[in-house]
Amino acid sequence: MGQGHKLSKEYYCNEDVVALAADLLGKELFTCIEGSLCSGIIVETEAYKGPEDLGSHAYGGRRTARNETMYAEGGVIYMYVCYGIHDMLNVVTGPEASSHAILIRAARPVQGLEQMRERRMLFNDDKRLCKGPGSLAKAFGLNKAHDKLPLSGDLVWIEERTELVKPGDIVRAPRVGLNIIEPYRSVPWRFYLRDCPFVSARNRRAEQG
DNA sequence: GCGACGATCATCT
DNA sequence: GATGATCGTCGCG
Repeated sequence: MGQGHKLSKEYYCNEDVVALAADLLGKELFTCIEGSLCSGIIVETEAYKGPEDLGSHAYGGRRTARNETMYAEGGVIYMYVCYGIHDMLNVVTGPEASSHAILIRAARPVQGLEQMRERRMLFNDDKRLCKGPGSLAKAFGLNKAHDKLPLSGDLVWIEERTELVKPGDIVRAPRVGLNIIEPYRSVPWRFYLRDCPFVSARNRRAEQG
């Protein structure tokens, strides 16, 4: 299994979802689904900041059957279906009812490459296995049925790593694919590792160091 | 490498 | 009935 240890409950309960989104870079995501262990280093995330964020499903305190999990205490995953086709993996953060979440957009595969290739039906380009949120969830075997699973369990979790990500390695940029008005269209709440070939490049807009 | 486009359906109005 | 936190494919050059 992993050599590190799982991130703690307290880690996920941090109220600063934007800082957490940056901090998740370099951590190792694991799933053990249908008996096969897969893992990868998180290289791209986006923060969705509670009721104030026009880009969030929880904007304005909106609470429906779909997004109910966003209101849970930090440390569970929020899964939903996008465009009727793709499942998205989010990490719920903050205290109960704060409705913060972090979309995990890309990872560098580490363990379970064969299983990932099989799930993605992609056998000749490992850089693309977990590139983009829909691809990542599929490679890790996650779908809407896994909504609300705790990150303290044995099906999906995230581990600390000893290697540090230096602040200079992190790029801040506007989030991808949001058809919303300013200022939340351009607020730089997407984070990814500079020059990393596993990061999704689609819809890239103006970037900051 | 990049832009355009269509697929496809849970969810909400 | 309209929408969308996307992706793979195609054409281009």
